[in-house]
Amino acid sequence: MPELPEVETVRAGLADHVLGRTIAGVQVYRERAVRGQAGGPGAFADLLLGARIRAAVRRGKFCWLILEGSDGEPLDHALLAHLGMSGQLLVRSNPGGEHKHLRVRITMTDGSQVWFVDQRTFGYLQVAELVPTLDGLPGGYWGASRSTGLNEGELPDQLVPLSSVPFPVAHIARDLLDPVYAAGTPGRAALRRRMRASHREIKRVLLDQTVISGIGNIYADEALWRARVHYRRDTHKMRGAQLDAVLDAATAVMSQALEQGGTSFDALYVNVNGASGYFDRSLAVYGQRDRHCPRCGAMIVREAFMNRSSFLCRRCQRRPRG
DNA sequence: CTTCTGCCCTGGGAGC
DNA sequence: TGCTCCCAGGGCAGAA
Repeated sequence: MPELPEVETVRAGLADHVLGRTIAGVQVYRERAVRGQAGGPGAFADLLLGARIRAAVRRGKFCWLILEGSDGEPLDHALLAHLGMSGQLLVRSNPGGEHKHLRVRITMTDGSQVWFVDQRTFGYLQVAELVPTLDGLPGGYWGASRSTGLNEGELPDQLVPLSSVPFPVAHIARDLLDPVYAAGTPGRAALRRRMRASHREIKRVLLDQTVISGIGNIYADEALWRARVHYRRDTHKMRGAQLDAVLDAATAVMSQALEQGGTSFDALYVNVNGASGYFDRSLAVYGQRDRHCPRCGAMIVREAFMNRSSFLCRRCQRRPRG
């Protein structure tokens, strides 16, 4: 279940393995895996053929590859990926090869391949037009890359598309690992104000990708448990320090997951090279129904909320009245 | 207008 | 063995 740490792991893997490669072939095995594409899979392939991969960028759970033409000029579209629930991007250096759930195969001129593998096809690829962001801030996180020697925060002038994002990402907020939201910054204060601006339940707000991106069901539950906050707390009634505690907890749990290569439950999620992450062993509440709370020993319970599961410790996380 | 519910996509596992 | 039911999570249409 790829959330921010898993997608960042994929982005970093792509940055290390495919930058500078030129796309020579595109095979779409499942039409549904290319979504929102005017002209369908045919147009998808046409837009990619001959393009060179310039950078791997991420905002929240969206990841995209900046492309340039054979003349070295940046293209005004990018290859966008959303992994959904079970999507993987696998880099394969040997030609051929098969996978039961291989949906799209992209072959480079040197023979290396990027596979989009997705059992449930909730994820998708799309060649999307680059547009300015709604928040007016530069595109996304492009991070460090061993391949290019680019360091985090260095924005090469020629990568103009980094100041824009693919169209489907335009309404997505920056994510919690973004420096603009670091504790103690004006950006963090603005985020708190935004979260408190309406009467909404805290978990609903954490999952709202237009407020803060990158958090999914797993890390929302883990962050709320760490901060001892019930998922139904009304953000408008929460003190700033409590909101900060939740945001700090979410930052911490996702940072730890990122260090370990992302959460994984089974073969559904593996990183860009096919190696599973193992953060699931560190989960305190998510998926831990009927196990003991690591902090107080009470039983972890599962409750239905927003048509999905919420795992919590009812002793540590007291339900609000009313 | 804001907020929230219901439903969709797919495949696999549990239970009968 | 084969059938049905349920579940996963993000996004969106349409309701409240």
